[in-house]
Amino acid sequence: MRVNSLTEENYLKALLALSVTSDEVSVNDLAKHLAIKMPTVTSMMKKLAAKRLVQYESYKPIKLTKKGRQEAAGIVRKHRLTEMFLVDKMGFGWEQVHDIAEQIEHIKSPAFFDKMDELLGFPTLDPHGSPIPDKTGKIEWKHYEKLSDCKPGDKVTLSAVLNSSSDFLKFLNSRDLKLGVNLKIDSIEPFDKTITISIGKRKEVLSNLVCEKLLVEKVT
Amino acid sequence: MRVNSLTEENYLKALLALSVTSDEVSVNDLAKHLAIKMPTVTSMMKKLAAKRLVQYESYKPIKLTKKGRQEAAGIVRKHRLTEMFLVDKMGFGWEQVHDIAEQIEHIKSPAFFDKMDELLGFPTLDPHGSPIPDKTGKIEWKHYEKLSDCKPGDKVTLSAVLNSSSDFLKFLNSRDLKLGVNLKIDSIEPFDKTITISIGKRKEVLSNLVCEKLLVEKVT
DNA sequence: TTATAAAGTTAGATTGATCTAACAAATTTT
DNA sequence: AAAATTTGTTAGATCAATCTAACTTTATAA
Ligand SMILES: [Mn+2]
Ligand SMILES: [Mn+2]
Ligand SMILES: [Mn+2]
Ligand SMILES: [Mn+2]
Repeated sequence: MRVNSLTEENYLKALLALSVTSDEVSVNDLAKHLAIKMPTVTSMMKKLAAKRLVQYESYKPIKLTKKGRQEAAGIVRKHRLTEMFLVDKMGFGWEQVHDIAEQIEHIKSPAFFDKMDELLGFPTLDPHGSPIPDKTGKIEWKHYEKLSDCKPGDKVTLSAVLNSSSDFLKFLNSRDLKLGVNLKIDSIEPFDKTITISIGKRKEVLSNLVCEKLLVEKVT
Repeated sequence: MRVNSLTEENYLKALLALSVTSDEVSVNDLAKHLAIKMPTVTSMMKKLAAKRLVQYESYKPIKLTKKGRQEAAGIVRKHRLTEMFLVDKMGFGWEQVHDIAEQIEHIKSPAFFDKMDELLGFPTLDPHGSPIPDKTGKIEWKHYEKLSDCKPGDKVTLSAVLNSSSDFLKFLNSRDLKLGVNLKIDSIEPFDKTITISIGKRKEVLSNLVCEKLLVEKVT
C-alpha cells in the first residue's frame, strides 16, 4: 500500500487529464483514453479506491480523491519538468520531448527532478505552455482562450498548445508557429470555421481542428 | 519477439556482469545476483533462449549469445552514459547516481542517449572509472590492477571502483579518495592484508575488502 | 563407491494487468 | 412506457514474473 506502479500512475494521470472539464470521469472515458477495455478499468478502480486514490462506487462516476489528485499532479510535474529540461538543457525540439517524458515521468527519484527544477530556475511553464504543477500539487492555468473562440480583428499571442504530438508540433514548426508569436485574426470562414491569420506580413489559413488546439492571450 | 522487457534487460545485464570472470554463468549465481529463486531463473532462461539471447540447456551453464551480449552492452552503455551525465552535466556526486541510472537505463529512446553522449563529448569512462561500451557493444577495460594485489612501495593512481554503492562511495569521499589521486603503498599487514597508504603526507589504513574494490594504475 | 549435499528442474500456486463473453443497469429513443 | 442503445459489471481466461514444494541430476565427501 505504499508506492504506485507505473500502470497505476498512468490511470491517475488519465483521471487528472479527464477531470479538467468535468471533475467526474466515466469508466468509458477512461477506457477510451487509455485504449483499454472497460472491465480492466473497473477492476483498477477497485484497487485505486482501496488505496484511497479515487472515489468509486458501481455505476457511479469516478472522482480523484485529494490524495489521488496530488499523486497525479506529481507525475505531471515530473513530465513537464522533464520536457522543459530536454528542450532547455539538452537541445531537443518541443516536438521531440513528449514521448521521452512519458517514460521519464515514472522515475522514482525526488533528487533527480529537484535537480532539474533547480537547473531550470524553477520554471512554471513547460515547452508547450502548460503549467508545471508545484510541489503541493497545485496547477495554475493562465486565463488563455482558444484561437477558435477569437473574433476577426483580434490580436493575440500564441501561448500554449493543447496537443503535444510530434505530428501536430511539426505542422506548427512548418508554419513557424512558436509560442510567443503575435497573430491577428483576419477572417473566419462561416461554413467550416477555418481561420485566416496574419503573422507580421505572412498569412496562414488554419482549420478549426488546429485552432481548437491553440491557446492564445489577447494583446491590447 | 521484438523488444525486451525491463525484467529481461535486467537478466541480460546480470549475465554480462557475471560473465566478466567466467563467460559461463550458473543458474545459482544468477539467482543470487538478482535476489530471486532458481526456478524463476530457469523459466526466464527458457524464454531468453527462445529469443536467441542466451544459450541454455538443462543442467548446463548459461552463456550469452552474441546478440544477447550486444543487448546487454546496450543497457550498460545507457547506464554509464546516464551516470556520466548526472555527474558532469547535472552536478550529482558519484555516490548518488547509480540508483537513478538503474532506472533510466531502461528508457527506450536512442535520441535521448545520443544527445547525452554528444553533450558529454563522447566519453569513454563513467564516473566510477568503468568503460562505457561503444555503440557496437564493445567494452574495453584498461589494464588496471586491484589495489589489494599491489606491493609495498608501489606508487599508483586510483583509476576505478568496482562497487558503486552509495555507502562505499561515501566512505571513499570521507577519506578524500577520488579517481585520479596518487597513492603510495606503505605497508601491508600480513595477517589480514590491511594496507596502509600515503596520499601526499596523509596516511590512511584500508581493509582488504576495500582494497579489492579499488582499481589502480602503476605510475613510474 | 556409496552417501550426502548442492544445484537445477518440474509442477502448481499467486499476483498484476489485461482480455472476451455474458449479463445487468442506466440512458435515450421511439 | 416500452424498446433499443449505451454503459458498466461479473466471471473466467491468459500472460508475465514470481514463489514454494517436491523431485532429479550433478558434484563432493566419507
Ligand atoms: Mn507532454
Ligand atoms: Mn508538455
Ligand atoms: Mn552504476
Ligand atoms: Mn558506474
